Amino acid sequence: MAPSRIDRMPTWLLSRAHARAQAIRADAFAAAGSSGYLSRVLASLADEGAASQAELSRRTGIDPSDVVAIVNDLVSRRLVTRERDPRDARRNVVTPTRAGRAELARLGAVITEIQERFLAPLNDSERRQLQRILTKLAEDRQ
Amino acid sequence: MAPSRIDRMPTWLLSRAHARAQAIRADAFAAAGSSGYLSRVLASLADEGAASQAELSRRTGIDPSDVVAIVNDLVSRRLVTRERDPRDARRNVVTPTRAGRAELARLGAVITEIQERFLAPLNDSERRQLQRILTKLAEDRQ
DNA sequence: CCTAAATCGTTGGTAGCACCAACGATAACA
DNA sequence: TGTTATCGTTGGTGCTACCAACGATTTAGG
Repeated sequence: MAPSRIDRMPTWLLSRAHARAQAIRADAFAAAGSSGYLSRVLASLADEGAASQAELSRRTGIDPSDVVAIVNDLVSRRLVTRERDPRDARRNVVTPTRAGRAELARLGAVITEIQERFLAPLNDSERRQLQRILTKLAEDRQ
Repeated sequence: MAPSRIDRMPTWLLSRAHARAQAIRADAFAAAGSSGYLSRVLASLADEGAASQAELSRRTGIDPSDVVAIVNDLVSRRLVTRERDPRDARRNVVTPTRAGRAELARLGAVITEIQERFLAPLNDSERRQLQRILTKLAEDRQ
């Protein structure tokens, strides 16, 4: 409707789309008592196994200093354990607990619902295109 | 490389893409002494004409309370004027100054460069697809 | 072996963006 | 006229993403 150049700037469009995704996520995760950060780290642990915090940072793209707070939170919820790595005293080994894996299973439905609500305006072909394109755009910062 | 479910979640991919866009934007705008918010409002004023703050909020999707701070900033830089609307004393009329329009022209190059850097990994066809899809995804919150 | 460089976790701080509740002033509507 | 709606504003929250600096520890180079 608005014939502004804003509507043609991909990064602004992306901002808006992200804001919408963010709102949907915040909503769904708040209802489930979690957050995007928490489930991202939890999913990484469940899918790729226990890891040091630095490696979690690399896997998820979350800043190491933020990982500290996230792991604190996960530990206090007893969803992961944090132990000093016997082979490298600099490292903490973060391991999902049984409760952590259960929580992620529970969150799975939430995550699926978030995707569904967010992608609702798109058909299957568009969804595939989006996935392919975003993968390129999300590539590691050079 | 990482075979995690994270890489298949569109909203997470979008997060990462947005973070990358954000970094590029922040970088470019910082060098130009501006910000995404400022240029969004400025562009709206230049493209669609003077407006009340409430209308600026609707045009740009920025919260009215944030528009206050943005207009404060723009006024202090003498890029816009803010005057009480003689026809409706509730409203402020925000009008770009000559300097404001010049500033936007200057920012135009910055904005173009931001898009180019962000879209670099995509070919023309993918860029068109992205634009079309994001437009659907960025639709007004229902 | 010993020193220099790198890595790890942590603290504490910043920033952008998005949003909310509440309020006084003003305008529109019934 | 009285009620409802709109507008600008203040002050606050939350999520995500960063950065600099530090002590502790490990690795790599000479």
